[in-house]
Amino acid sequence: MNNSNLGKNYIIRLSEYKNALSRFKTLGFVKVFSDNLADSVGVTSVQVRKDFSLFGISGNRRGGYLVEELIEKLNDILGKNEVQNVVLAGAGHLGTALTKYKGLEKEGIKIVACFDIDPSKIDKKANPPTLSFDELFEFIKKNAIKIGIISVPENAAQEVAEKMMSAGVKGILNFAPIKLRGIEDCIISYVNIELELENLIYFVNATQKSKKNKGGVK
Amino acid sequence: MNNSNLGKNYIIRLSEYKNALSRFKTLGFVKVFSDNLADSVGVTSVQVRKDFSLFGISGNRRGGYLVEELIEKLNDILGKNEVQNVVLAGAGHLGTALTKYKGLEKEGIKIVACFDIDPSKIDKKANPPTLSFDELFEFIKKNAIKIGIISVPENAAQEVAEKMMSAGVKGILNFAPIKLRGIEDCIISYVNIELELENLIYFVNATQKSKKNKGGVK
DNA sequence: TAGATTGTTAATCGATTAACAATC
DNA sequence: TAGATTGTTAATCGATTAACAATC
Repeated sequence: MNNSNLGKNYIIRLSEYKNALSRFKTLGFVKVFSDNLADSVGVTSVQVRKDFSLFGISGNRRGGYLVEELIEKLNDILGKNEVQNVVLAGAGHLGTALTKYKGLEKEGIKIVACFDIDPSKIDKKANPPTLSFDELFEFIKKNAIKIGIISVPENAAQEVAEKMMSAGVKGILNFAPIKLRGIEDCIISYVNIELELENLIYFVNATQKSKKNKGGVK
Repeated sequence: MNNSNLGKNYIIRLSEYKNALSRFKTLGFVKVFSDNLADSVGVTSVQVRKDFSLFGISGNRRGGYLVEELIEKLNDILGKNEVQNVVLAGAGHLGTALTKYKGLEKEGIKIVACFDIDPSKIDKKANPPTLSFDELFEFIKKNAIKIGIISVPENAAQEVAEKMMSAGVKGILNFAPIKLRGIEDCIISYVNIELELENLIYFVNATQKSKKNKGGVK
């Protein structure tokens, strides 16, 4: 099953704790308890402490954690001290939305270039520039890019992924609704909005039905 | 912890099987084996059969499954026989990308209206129309909408969610990078692109480092 | 029949949670 | 000290996988 979709959610949770801590800091908090973080992120306080202990983060018994210090440690673990340069393939609606999205840059993730097959979309002066697919391989090599985002149509995704990997990309976030065949040392993650919606719709319908059967609605 | 993010991934997998089957059908397949589906989706064949057995789907020992029949059954389970109408709050870059995205309509999911606070974005004649936030509540009630997508900025997300829920929405897909406080009978799912990227970046860096330490690169 | 595939029961694995000891 | 919180070990839970029986 390769190394696609790692079931290790603690990193995602660490990021969430970090985001919550930023908000706490804005509110003037100096220290927090695991309970505060738990409430904010929607997990239990044991989960929080367990996650921390995994990385040797410790607080003060009875005194919780110092916000500043904790943010520092989390940033360190998450590699937030250096900007991560990524490339994006596919300057369609979604791809464009991603390049315009401020949230990534705020997190130290920078889309340094887009690539598209459509000549009318190419714009070398833009920020980030949109370049031709032909330049993808060279660009990745030259700039030692390790992360690629794929937001091209389903039928082009595999080819793009292969080009990225052959140029040295080690992690791909794929928005195309298809499983990619990867190579040994490249991690492939998926975001599939349709699937999420279908899943949500299923469970909403399921609970609605079970409620009706129980006579919840007349 | 309410009922947010249900850990029941079998529905997502059923959708993936269904998508794979459509491709198989296009290729002229009449029957498939659990192994074919497994390869296509990236799971094991046992997983496929286990998932099917969960819903009483059975094939022919030695003969696999009939593609047509299987698609039929999956569509039935997934509620694909009727169009699902959803509303979308936040006509920013991401929201707009979603309304323009063909993949949803193909799956029987229809965004029937967008809502935005910015008057300059309002366009009642568009398809889907973009309406004022003031009309959100009424629209949901009148059209008995059960599903809402939130792609507004972080600080507006909670308020929008509450308005949706009070109007009768039972499922929310939230793109804002913040945990929403929901009510008992509403399911809240999350798509957080930053988090996915941060997670990916972490594991890429982690494996790169461990490789270096093992002398994988000189 | 022999071989391949399905379907299910039992075992395993990993992640979460409960219980509790440590200590500020 | 008493009370609250952290940190960890053990128990639980759920999901995946292995093993194998059923059967086409």
